[in-house]
Amino acid sequence: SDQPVVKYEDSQLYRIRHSAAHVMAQAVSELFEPGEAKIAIGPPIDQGFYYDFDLPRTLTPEDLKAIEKRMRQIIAQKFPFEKKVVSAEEAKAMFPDQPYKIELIEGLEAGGLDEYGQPLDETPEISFYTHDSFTDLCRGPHVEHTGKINPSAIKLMSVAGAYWRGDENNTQLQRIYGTAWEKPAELKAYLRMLEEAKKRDHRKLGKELDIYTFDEEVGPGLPLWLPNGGVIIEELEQLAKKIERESGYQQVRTPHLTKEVLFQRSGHLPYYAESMYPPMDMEGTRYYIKPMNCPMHHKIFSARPRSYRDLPVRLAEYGTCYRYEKSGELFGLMRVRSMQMNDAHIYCSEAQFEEEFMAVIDLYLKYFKIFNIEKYVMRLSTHAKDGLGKKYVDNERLWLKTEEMVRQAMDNGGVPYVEVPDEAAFYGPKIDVQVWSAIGKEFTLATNQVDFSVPEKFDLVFKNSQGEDETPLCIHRAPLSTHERMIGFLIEHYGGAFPLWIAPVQAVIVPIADRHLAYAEGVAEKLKAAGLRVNVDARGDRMNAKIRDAQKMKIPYMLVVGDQEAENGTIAPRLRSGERLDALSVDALLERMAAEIENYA
RNA sequence: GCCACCGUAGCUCAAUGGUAGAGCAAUCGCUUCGUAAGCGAUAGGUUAUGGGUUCGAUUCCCAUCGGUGGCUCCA
Repeated sequence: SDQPVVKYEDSQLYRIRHSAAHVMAQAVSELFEPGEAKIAIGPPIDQGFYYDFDLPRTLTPEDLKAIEKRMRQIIAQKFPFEKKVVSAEEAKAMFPDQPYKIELIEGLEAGGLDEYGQPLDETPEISFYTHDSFTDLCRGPHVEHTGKINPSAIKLMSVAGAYWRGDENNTQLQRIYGTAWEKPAELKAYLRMLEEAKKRDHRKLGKELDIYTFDEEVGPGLPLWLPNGGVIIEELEQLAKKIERESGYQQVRTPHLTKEVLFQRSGHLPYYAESMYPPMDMEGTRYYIKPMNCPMHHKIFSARPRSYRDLPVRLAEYGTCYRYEKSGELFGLMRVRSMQMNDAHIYCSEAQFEEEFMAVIDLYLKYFKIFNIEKYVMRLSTHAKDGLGKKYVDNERLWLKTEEMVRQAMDNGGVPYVEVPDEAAFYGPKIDVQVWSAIGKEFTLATNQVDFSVPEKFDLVFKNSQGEDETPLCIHRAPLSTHERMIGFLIEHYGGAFPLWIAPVQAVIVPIADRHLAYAEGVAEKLKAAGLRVNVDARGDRMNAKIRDAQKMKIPYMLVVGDQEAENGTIAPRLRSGERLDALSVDALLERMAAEIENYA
């Protein structure tokens, strides 16, 4: 643990992966006539590397096998990696058949754009790395020779489409993903980890645990919540509403439909129309299904005159929204088209901003403690100057001001965050909570957004203490995300083993033989009367089978009742950990379960 | 939306250019059992949908729908 921390970019693993990418590019190029394969970029990434190609035909899985085989041959020959620094002119002359390389060189020449088209601090030197017959424009670093790549610790994973420079208006290239490690055992461990992650995937567990389903005739991205999912939703809403009540929120309800004019006023239409279901025409008026609740809440704020004495006004709603996410963007419960948001809008004065904003951050932390969520990053998402007037409201002064307000609030509160430009909402900066799905995709779970723009468009005002009209700031917040994403996340977070308070079925009673059924039903009635979610497994199967099924459904308590229990008025609990407790009276069990629920354990 | 791959019973999977089979689940019997699968029987499929090639298609081709891995985009 006292080992010096080597930055990934400086590590041997990074060099290995970077070198493997070059070796792969050589192997791919050799599949085609000279100059036919256009090579783009091929960097190391978190778990491996990729390389992007523009090829005369699409690559097949068989190609991948052949490429991998050829890579091992190249590795075996221990070709040294040799670096050469050249001028831009020389560099361009080296790549007559490689338009992507020419574009990269011109970027470097013109004042420093890196391979992703992002500006560099200084004009970099232009260098090549050559091994065997393959030369690539490259900053390095590499291993000394190809033999330093362990041929048993590399694997090509998949072919995917990827746009040149990440822009969907550009050519789509073929990207080959590979993974590379120092030792074969590390590759094996990585592949095993991927398998384990798949078992935790909410799409698999959600089906196994009967939480939700999709139906082709309902439509993609439109989940149907099964009874078990219904329970989880109900528990989440009760928690949210209780905490919001304690935190000074008022619950409101708003329609799912609204006239077009509302979204014209809010300014959402130009920014958001692509993600909205198309309008419907009724008696000459266009209506939209709402993709967000904010404009409705603004209308509730302005439904009566407001005084500074009323502020902050906190309006909360589990609002149902529909967004037309493009088909390829859907992902289980994490990215859907129908969703219920743990939404609220806080209207406050500038003086109240910091306290209100940080109260939301405190809410995040409170929920994270309840759910025992530790792996997340808070991200301050700010604007980008070149997006002003396009992606972002065109008022740089207010962007800079509100971003600084958020920084100040977070710093004063001592809450760590990372700052990432060009991730803001169109109306202001925000603190997003970033989490990762089982298979490693990053998602925004919770969000806390400043809005310095839309209240004005809605003519929202309150009378300040001088009797003048003043426009409030608006904070948009969703600490519990949407039901869909939150539950998708929680399924994976708990691996399906939900804590007792939110577990869809909290206990299954396992009668050993039919003669214990009546006693089992009696116990169940008592537990149900105490508000617990309990089933009796009355099937004619042996208890072993009942235990197995309950175990697979990750039910917290399996309550075995046989002759002894029926005689003594007890139950014999087994936990899903496999632990067996001493026989308890029903009252003692109730006490134990109540305490566990109380503690959100 | 784009690129690639995939689609067989509720679930997990098998098989084949000559109209499909297993295990689990379900149903019905038998069994009444002490902590992860008792035994048997029955039922369940226009092989996602629609075209095409063929004497014949579930298998080959095309389109559509849906899913998966990425890209783009996002709570």
